[in-house]
Formats: sequence, structure tokens, C-alpha cells
Amino acid sequence: MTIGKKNAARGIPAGFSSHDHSACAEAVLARTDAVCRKAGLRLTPVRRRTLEILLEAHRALGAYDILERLRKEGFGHQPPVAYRALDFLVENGFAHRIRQLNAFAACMHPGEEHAPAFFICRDCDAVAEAPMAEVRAAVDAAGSGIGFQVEHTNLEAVGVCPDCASE
Amino acid sequence: MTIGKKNAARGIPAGFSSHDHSACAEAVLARTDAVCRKAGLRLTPVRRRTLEILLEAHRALGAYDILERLRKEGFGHQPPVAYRALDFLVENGFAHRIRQLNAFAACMHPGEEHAPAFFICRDCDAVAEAPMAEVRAAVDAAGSGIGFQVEHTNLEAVGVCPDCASE
DNA sequence: ATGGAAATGTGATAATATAACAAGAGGTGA
DNA sequence: TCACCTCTTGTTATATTATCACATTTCCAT
Repeated sequence: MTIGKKNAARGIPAGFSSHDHSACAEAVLARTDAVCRKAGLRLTPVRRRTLEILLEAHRALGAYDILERLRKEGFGHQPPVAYRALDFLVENGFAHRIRQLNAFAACMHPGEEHAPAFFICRDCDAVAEAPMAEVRAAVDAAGSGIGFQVEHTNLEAVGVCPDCASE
Repeated sequence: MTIGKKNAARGIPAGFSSHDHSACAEAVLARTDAVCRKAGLRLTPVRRRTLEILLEAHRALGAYDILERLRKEGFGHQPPVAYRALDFLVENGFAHRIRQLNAFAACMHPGEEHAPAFFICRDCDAVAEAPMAEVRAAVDAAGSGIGFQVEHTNLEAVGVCPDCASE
């Protein structure tokens, strides 16, 4: 599945609010750089470019969307190229995997401890990331109740974004 | 991916607590039957059998796991057979899709209004369904804050179940 | 400089999911 | 009853997503 065609066609940004993409993308990239240096992680060219692609698109992209763009820029053209870069980003919290869409989105708060929730528009596939610390606490508590030790939570809400609702 | 091999091998039930599978499976099936009659839904042989398979397994199964069992019992042997039955069950709330595992699990509370959360063991793939009404309320509220109208939420927590933790 | 770990590139293939169409089952009104 | 319609099922084919395995390169610490 190619992700977000409608979204792309209509130019709807993730986050449901207009703002300066390139500025926020640069800021996030800079912060990611800093986090990597601090943690001794290697933000290699493919990885960095993959993150940039996600940031520029400013929406969730499928692994094969990423792969195509990487290929055009001279990187390898086999699936593992994209999946490995994405794995690195996801494992280190620089990107999130949106399972409802089989897609990936740049994390807007790299380095910050956060248990994000995603709001996914069923019309245009736009994705917004919202902090949900209380939810994480509730989940931890519910887990404890059944003896389950929660390590990671993923909350994806599907519905209608403001732009699509107003049509 | 074939789901839950380790789980199946070790006979770990979903839900992290021992109980009479066949009794609870029958009860759920009966309730599902009732809900269908009431709503004018057709719980056809494939659909009913698919639900039974999920209930008997008492854990999350991949679509192709389901398909193999259906095939052995004389139903069609092509993917759409399984996917259509599963779609019906999921759409009507008789089963849940566990996206972390690309798998499906029977709903233990058919007909009841509930926003379930799933606790998935990263060791044995066991899945427990817990009611999280408060979470749903929090998500709705967070959505409203950004003008997003939530229709459906899916919360999947990954961690370690009690059985695996005690090893 | 060099040995070892990490990262990359590539070919092949596995696993998951859907499209499209023909045939059958079952209900409904004439 | 029968014609009709809708929903469901079966099947072929294919699309989409993801991983395995192995050779090569890059990077860094010694």
C-alpha cells in the first residue's frame, strides 16, 4: 500500500496545524544529531537522509516510499536499505511506526521521554502525535493488575481530522 | 510470520490465568450468536468456525494460520476466505486485530461496548485483553483538544507476561 | 596499520493482504 | 413458483510489506 496519496495530493500537513515545515524539520534534525552524539549513536548518511525524508514529507511514509527516494539519491535500492535505516530510527526513538498504516513517521520530540499516541485520519491519512503520559501511567497500572510488566505502549486512534471534518 | 509458536508449544493461555477454555469459549460463542441474531448479522459456517478456531486457540492467530485450519476442514483454501471471515468478525466486534503481531484474537466481550487494550508478551506472544474505559475517555479528550474526532482506538502494550517473568 | 564490530549493498524469498470475477445461497415481492 | 436482488463464497492472480543470508565496505580502537 502506498501511503497518504490523498493527503499528499491535498498537501495536508501532519499535526493538523499550519506552520513552517522546514524550520521545524531542521530543529528536529539538529536535536536528533545532538542526541546521537551524546549517546554514541551513528547517524550515518542513509539514516540521516531517511529521517530527513520523513521530516520533509511531514507525514507517515511506507518503507517502500522511503526506499524509492533513497534509490533516486544513489543509495541502495533493496528493501533492507530502508528497513534497516527505519529500524535504527525507531529503536532509538527518532521515528515511530504507525501500524494502522504500515508506515513510519518522524518523531517530533527526539530525546524526550514520551509515550506518544497517534491520531490517524481515516480520510487523508494525516498523523498527529500527542503526548499521553497519563495514558502510559494508566496502562502500567492496568498491567500491574494482571502481573504484566509493560515495556512499551503504542496507542493509535483512528478518526477524522479537523480539515476533513470541515468538508 | 507464523504466530505464537513458543506460546503454542508451551501451552500458555491468553489472559495469563488458568481457567476452563472450552466453557468460556462456548459462552462467548453463544453470546456472539445472540448478538448476531439481534443485529441481523449472518454468522455463516466459515465465520462461525473462524471464531471457534480463535476461541479454541485462545491466543492470537495469523490469517494464514486460520486459513490452514479452515482448509483442513473443507472450506476454501485461498487467503480471501480467511480474510473475509476475519474482516466480518473484526468489523462487528467479535474479534480484534493485534497489529503488533499481524494477528487476530477472539473478543471475549462481544456486544459489550468496550475500548480494549492489549497486553502482548514479547517472549511468548500471549495476548491479554483488558478493559480501558478511562483510556478511551482520555484519548477522546486529547483528540478534542486538537480538533480530532476519535472513532476507534487501539492500544497495544508490549512487555513480559507473568509466566515468562517468573522464568 | 590492523583487527574486530558495525554498517551497507545485493539477490533471493518469505509473509501478509487485496483485486477482480464467476458461481452459489438465501431471502423477497410479484 | 419464479424472477430478481443482495450477500456470500470460491478461485486465480497479484500487490504489498518484510526478512534472510552473505559478500563487501566503513569505522573506530587499539
